[in-house]
Amino acid sequence: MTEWHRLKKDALPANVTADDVAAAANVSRWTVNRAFKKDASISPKTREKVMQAANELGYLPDLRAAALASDRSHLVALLVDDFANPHKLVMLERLTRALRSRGWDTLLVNTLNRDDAAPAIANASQRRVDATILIGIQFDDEVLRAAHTARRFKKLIIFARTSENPDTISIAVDDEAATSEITQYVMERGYERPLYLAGPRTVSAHLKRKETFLALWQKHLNTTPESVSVPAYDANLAADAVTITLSERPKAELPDIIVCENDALALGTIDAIRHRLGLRVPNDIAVIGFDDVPQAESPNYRLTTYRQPLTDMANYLVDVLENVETSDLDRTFCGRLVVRDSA
Amino acid sequence: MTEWHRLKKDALPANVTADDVAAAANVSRWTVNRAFKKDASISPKTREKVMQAANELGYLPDLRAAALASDRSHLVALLVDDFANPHKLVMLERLTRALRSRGWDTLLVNTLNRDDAAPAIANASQRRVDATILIGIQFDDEVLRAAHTARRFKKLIIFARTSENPDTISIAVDDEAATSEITQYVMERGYERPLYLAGPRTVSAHLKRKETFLALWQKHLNTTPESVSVPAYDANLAADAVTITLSERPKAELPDIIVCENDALALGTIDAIRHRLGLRVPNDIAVIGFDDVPQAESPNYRLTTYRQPLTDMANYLVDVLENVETSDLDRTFCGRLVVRDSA
DNA sequence: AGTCATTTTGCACGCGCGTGCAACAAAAAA
DNA sequence: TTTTTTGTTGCACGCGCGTGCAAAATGACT
Repeated sequence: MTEWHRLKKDALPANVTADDVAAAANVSRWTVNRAFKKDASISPKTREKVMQAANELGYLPDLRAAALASDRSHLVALLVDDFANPHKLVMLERLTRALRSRGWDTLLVNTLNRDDAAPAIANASQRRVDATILIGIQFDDEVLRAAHTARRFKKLIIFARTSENPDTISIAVDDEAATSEITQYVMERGYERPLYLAGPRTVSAHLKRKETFLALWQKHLNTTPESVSVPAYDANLAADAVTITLSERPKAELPDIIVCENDALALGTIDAIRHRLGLRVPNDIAVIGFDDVPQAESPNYRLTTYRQPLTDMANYLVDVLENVETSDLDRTFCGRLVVRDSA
Repeated sequence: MTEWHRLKKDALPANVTADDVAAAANVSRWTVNRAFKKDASISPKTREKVMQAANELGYLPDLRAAALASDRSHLVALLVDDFANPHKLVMLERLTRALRSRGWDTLLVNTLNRDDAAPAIANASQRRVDATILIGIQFDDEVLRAAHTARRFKKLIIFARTSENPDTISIAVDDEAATSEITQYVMERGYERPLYLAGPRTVSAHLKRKETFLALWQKHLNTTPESVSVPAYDANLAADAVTITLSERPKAELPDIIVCENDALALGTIDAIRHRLGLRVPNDIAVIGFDDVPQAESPNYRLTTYRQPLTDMANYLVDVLENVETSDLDRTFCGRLVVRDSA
């Protein structure tokens, strides 16, 4: 505590600029900024001298001024419109870590209220972000349009979701390949009456999981499985939907597996099966998810699910940011099925 | 899709400045910026004229330049070092919403790796954030010191956690009052052998929950309850700790209630009681939490817990940001006990 | 029409750094 | 030593807006 006050009192003036450092180190201001710039043309001796003076004065370059002068902010806006899915927390962690480790900062923009989306995007563009990232949200055309028409718009990246929109860069797992792997697993394990539990359908960038699953099942077994949609990726809503759909149903007509569009739905489904329908997982009804959230490996879920390579995807995202090109940057990744006990 | 391309093609030049608008509206550049500034001295007619020209040109003020010139960025850094607790997602949502609704933007800084903390804080200070907010994290003295010595440091706010540090503003629930309410409830319901499950102990800003609970119990019943600490607020770690602590114990010596420092621990505890110890909640062992995360009301937890008034706290935080004062801004809030079925 | 109080508008200067080129110094080749 | 090559440093100008004050315009009141 005493140390605190010492530090506070000793604190150097807050407004140290490159000029001050330049004076102290006997060089020009430009040399000072060079010292802080990687790969700049400066001799090691001078850099050393400058850095020492900078340390003594407590100088660090002002990123606002740098952004203004260079027109590159090294800042991205991350739009999130869904805070109910714990997987978002994992994504935030991975993305912020990958970005920060390579010099990028993240503006977190809450677009949970659809009305907030357009103003929030406009605001981000006023900060002159170098890119706008939409993470796996249920954004619609309106949001995309707002993002696109915003001033100084540079890159619009859709993360963990595919979009066929040509003005957009999407970085996601290959839904068709993933769903195909899941479907094959379900068939091999001998499940016969699947129920597909999907999230909300969006226009601009929906997941191709449900369609792929239904199509594959139709193709191989010539029947179309039942499917149910939930208006949000929320475990409680999923539990409600499962309960309503199945509670009055005779045991013989129950599905033997519920394939969920993601883990949030899958976890709610397991809860409903156990606590509202009074059945067992996987014995009575199996469940399979998508994402591999941390809870999936909890001993009382042991959820079989598909894991996305989030770290790779996040790193690729930074590659995209640092790339000057604008086209053909879309890319899909492959994850893997993590088999546990729920299916 | 066609509309997209139209928009893209019609897009106005990205570098519209106030000068362009000024020329179009036949006023000076300063008048243009006045039109965008609330409470500025400008006549309604002129403002109208300017705004119309601005709309046509698609002009919005550049916040980088504004921040540089005014030395106020309306930007805060939000430091998070714990992405395992779903409650963080709720906090992020509440904070970003409150901030944005009043014109503030949020820089999300991941300090999960302790080594990243100091550089990340330095970086935020290079962006000249108006405040640094630590949200309920296990930050230690080192992080506080880094935040404090950073250049251009303005306000350091500790959210949802109390700190006795004088250079810090803390906005949190009153842990003592809350724990007192919880303790009273536990006693009234006739529980006799509580086990307190705590998270990691930190030096700078720890929760006063455990100490208060133990002290109150000691005071009223003259016995000190057993307590266990977990190295992180992680449901799986809590489940492990509970299992290790209780699995070999004769039934008569088991606690009749486990009081948890927060919901992340409580949820893990319930899982462990049910699935690893094979006991029932609350019949064999009751559980009580803290935070009221969304999952707490899920039908298969029905967790009795203490809800923090996050929205009020977030709004107060913005009040603090907009306040010029620096001292005596600390404040504690009162939440309420949400009684469900787990205790 | 003239005076004065009150808005409303214009402007010089500064915020701190990047860009690109010119000037300079140092090391390499002649 | 002189010339060339390479490496290093300095600088004019601009990025877009805020601050504070002075000039101009407006309106109220004789």
